[in-house]
Amino acid sequence: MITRNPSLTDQVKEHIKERIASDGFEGGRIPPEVELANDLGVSRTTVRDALSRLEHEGTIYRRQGAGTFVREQGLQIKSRLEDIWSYEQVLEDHGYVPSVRVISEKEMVADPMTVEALGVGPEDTVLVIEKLFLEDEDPVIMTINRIPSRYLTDTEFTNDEATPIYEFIEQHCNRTLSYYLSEIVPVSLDADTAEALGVEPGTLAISFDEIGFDQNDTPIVRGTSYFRDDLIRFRLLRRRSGT
Amino acid sequence: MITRNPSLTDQVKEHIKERIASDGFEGGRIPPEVELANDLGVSRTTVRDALSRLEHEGTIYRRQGAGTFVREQGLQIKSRLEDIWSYEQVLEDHGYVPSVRVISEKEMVADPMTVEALGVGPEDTVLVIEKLFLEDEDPVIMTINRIPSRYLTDTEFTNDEATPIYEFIEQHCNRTLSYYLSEIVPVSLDADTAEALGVEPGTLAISFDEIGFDQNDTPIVRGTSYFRDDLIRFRLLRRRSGT
DNA sequence: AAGTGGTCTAGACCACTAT
DNA sequence: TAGTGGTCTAGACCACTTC
Repeated sequence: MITRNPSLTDQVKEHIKERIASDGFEGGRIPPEVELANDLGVSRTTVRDALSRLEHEGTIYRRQGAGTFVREQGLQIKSRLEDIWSYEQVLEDHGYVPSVRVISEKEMVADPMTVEALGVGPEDTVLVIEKLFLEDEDPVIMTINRIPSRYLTDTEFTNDEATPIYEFIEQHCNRTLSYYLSEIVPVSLDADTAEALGVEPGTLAISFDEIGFDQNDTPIVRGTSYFRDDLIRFRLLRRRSGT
Repeated sequence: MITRNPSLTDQVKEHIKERIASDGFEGGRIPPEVELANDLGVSRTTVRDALSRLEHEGTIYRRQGAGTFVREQGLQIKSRLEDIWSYEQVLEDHGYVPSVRVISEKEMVADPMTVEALGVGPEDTVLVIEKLFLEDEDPVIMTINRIPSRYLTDTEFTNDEATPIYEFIEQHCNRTLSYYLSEIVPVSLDADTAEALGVEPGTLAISFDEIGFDQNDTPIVRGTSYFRDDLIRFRLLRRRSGT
C-alpha cells in the first residue's frame, strides 16, 4: 500500500542529518544554501525545504545574513511532540530498540468516557487492546486503544494486535487514521498500570488522552498512553513566533 | 526596534483567517490554490506558504487531490504547545482575562539544578522571581524564573518584575530571549506551590522545566512553571507526517 | 561591499481524488 | 478524465550580518 519513494526534499534532509551525525560540518557551520544546492544537484528551494524541516525539528538553526548552524549536541530535540505518530518511533528516537507486547485484547461495553469521545451508544461494545512498549524487557510505555466494534470489518486478527494502531485500523476497519487530538494529563499510576510498567503504584507519570480521527473527521479510536517518567521525557523547542 | 511590514505570505494568511472567521467559505471549502493566487494577485508559492502555516496551526487541513478545508470549530486547537511564548497569551487562548501577581523577588545563591542548567558557579547568585497568573482572582499558573546576577545590567526594577520575562530580560540584561528548551514533567505539588495555586498539597499537575537561551545560544534563564490541571489543559494536534 | 538567509515569481510535472 | 494539492526548478530581489 505504501508507495512514494522518498522525495528529493526528504533525501536532502537525510543527507544533511547523516553528515551532522558524522560530524561532517566544520565548526558546526552548514554551507550556504546555494552551495548545497549546487553540490547536490537540486534547486535552492528543495534545499530550503529540507533545512526548514530540520530547523523545525530543532536539529539546526538559521540566522539571516549569518548562516546555518548545527544545534549543540546537548540541545538536540529528539521527539517533536506534534510529529509523534508511532511509539516505536518515539523509542527509536530515544536510542532504544523497541519491542511490543500485547497485554490483552477483548470486546466489552464502552466506558462512559469512550462513549462520549467516540459518540457510540452506551450499550455498544468496543474492542479494547492493551499494549506495552519495551526496551530490552524494560517497559516504557503502556497504551490502551478502544475501537467501536461496529467499525470492525472482520475479527480475524492473527496477531495483528501487535502492529501499530494506525495499521490495524487500515487493515480491519477499512479506514485511515488521519490525525489525533490529544490532551496531556498528569496521573498517579493505578495498581494495574503501575505493575505493567514495573513501577510502584502511585508513581507520577504523564499520560496522553487522545482521540483518533479518520479521513472523514469521524472519531474512530480513543487511546490512553502512560509513560515511564524516569525513562522517557518529552522535550519541546519553543520559539518566539510561529515560523 | 520592530521593523518589517508584514510579508505577503503573512498578509495572505491573515486574509484567509479573517474570511474563515466571517464564514466566507461556502461549505468550509477553501478555493483551489491557483484560484486564490489569481484573486489575490500573488504567486501560488506564496499562497501555499500561507496555507501551510494555517495547516500547521490546525486552522485548516488539506487533502491531496481533493482540496483544502476549514477545520471544524470544535476541533480548533487554541494553544499550539510549541508556539507558547507568554503565559498571558495561554490564558487568553483559554478564554480568560489574565492578571499577574509577583509573589517574591530576591537574589540568592543558585540551587544545584540551576547551576547545571545555566552553567554558573556554585557560589554565584541568581535573581529569583516568583509569579502567579490569575483569572479573576483564581490562580492558574505559577512560575519561578532564575536569572544569574551577573547578567543583570541594573537593579532598578520599578515593578518590572510583573512584565513578561522576555521583556524583563531585554530591559535589564541587554539580551534577547530567543528560544526555550522545555521538558514536560508530572509533579505532585509541594505545600508552598499548592498554597499559591489554591489547591491541596499533593495535587497532580503538569510542570514545565525550561531553559531560555539568548540570541547567542547562551542559557540565560531557568524557569519552572506549574499549571492548575483542573483549569488548564494542554492540547495537541498530531498529524501523520512532518509537513 | 560581499555573503547569507528570507521572500517571491512563473511555470512545469507528478500523485491522488472525485466522477 | 478533470481537478486539486505535492514537488521541483531557475532565477530575481530584499534584509541582515560580517568584515
